[in-house]
Amino acid sequence: MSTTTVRQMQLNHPDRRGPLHAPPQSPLEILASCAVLVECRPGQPICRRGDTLEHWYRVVSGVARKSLVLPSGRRQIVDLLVAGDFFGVATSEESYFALEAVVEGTVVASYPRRRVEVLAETDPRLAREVRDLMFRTIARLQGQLLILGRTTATAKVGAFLLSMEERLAGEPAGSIVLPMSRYDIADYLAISVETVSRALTALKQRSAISLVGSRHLQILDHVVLEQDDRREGRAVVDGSAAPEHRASAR
Amino acid sequence: MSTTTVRQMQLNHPDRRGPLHAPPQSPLEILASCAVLVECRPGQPICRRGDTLEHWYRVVSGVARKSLVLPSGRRQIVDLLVAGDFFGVATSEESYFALEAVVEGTVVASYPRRRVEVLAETDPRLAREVRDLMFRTIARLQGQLLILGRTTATAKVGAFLLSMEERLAGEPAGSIVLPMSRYDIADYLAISVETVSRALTALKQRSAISLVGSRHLQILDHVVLEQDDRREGRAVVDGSAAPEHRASAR
DNA sequence: CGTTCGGTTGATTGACATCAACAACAGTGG
DNA sequence: CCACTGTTGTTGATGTCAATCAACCGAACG
Repeated sequence: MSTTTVRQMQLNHPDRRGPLHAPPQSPLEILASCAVLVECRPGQPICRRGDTLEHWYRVVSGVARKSLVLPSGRRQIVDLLVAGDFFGVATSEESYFALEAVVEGTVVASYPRRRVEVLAETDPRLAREVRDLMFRTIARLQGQLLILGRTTATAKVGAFLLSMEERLAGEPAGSIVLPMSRYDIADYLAISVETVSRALTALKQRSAISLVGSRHLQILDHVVLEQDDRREGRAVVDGSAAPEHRASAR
Repeated sequence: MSTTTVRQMQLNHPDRRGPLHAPPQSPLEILASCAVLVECRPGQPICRRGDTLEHWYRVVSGVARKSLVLPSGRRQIVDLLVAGDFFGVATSEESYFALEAVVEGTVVASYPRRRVEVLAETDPRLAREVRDLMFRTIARLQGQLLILGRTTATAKVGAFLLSMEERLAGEPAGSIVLPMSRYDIADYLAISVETVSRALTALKQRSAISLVGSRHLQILDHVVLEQDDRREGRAVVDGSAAPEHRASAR
């Protein structure tokens, strides 16, 4: 089943490189020479196991997921990657992750890890670009930690929608077309599919969102979406010196 | 409130001044010249807000926590850092994190971000070391995501104990001395303190651990600790071709 | 000796997972 | 054309688990 198309070619697309201040040469274009582009259909693996140790990846277009099936049979999605996102595993003996495309026509560029490091040694701009990609990855994972840390399922879904609005950067503000299924959202937020559905209808009834299609929705109230609990009272009005070491205030 | 001691000093011997000779030294020692060591008492902030943008940090000894107080009043610990761990925020407008010491005598080294990047441009080994630190940070955050993704609270605590056993690397195998309070664990796992306590007693009654002191425990059964659910049957025995796109099997 | 903090346990309420059923839709083949 | 099948998404009923409020204990401390 050769549903994955491998095109070894330059990264330089017939893109627009005019209107917006086109960088004289993106540091990533330096890597174009050793990039291998892979295009996948939904659900298709992007790379074979073990390849993650020797390659670094960058999503060019589409959406990909980095998931893991636990011994219990549950699938846990650790990372959702949109265009521009970076992923790779360095030290890992780690549990093996599955890397799969989520939407049709997802294109991922893979770079041999050794060659990137060699090139980074000669070009500081590339080295800096790599650091930047990794920093954004760290920020993304931290954001996901904050979402998973929310108490109620509705709060998780709300925060997830806000992060998707930000990351997908859809043209019309407040309008999102979710590229993934409810199952993907469920495994990404570590809740059940049914709960995802219920949370969405709950948010709809609170006029926080409106559902155009099952995957096309509009954000009406950002404040409601980002609150952790529905009765989220005032912030810390108490100005008295807290015990400083106390914590876990709820 | 001068409970934090700032010692601006060299990390290595004063005579070691040359940047490039003496290859057999750790790449991190190159940074010693611009390192500032800070020693903090438990609960004390390691850096002022805004400093995180301009500095990179590395825990030299002790334990630190990177936390955030949500509008709801809940505290969420995003990262727990032990000796050798790296942290820093690059792009962030992000919500402000509080960086505090957890145990007595926690020492943190801070490096000016700009200077590190300049040095990394001239020394590939340092650049590689920085990349390595960031990769380990990514792996750590991913591991935490997997822990937060567990279903039951007992599974979270069990997985947390295993990760702590690995990271603390205590001499006697299976013996852990937790450096943080139940409150810290609760905010790290996004569950309540009472539930943490109950999970520990539950694990004790299942003979998965034994409590020597309230913070000193011994791991008896790794298998029980790493399972997601207590009745975690067999793995996927069904070898038939799964619908390939289906997910969220529970 | 009272106070505070860390830790544990109990009772109750609320939230989510689970099982189940159903609707909408696409593809497939008679 | 219409059953047949599989996928996706939604809603309902029920049991289970965890948050919450509360009380209690021991240790450290002034």
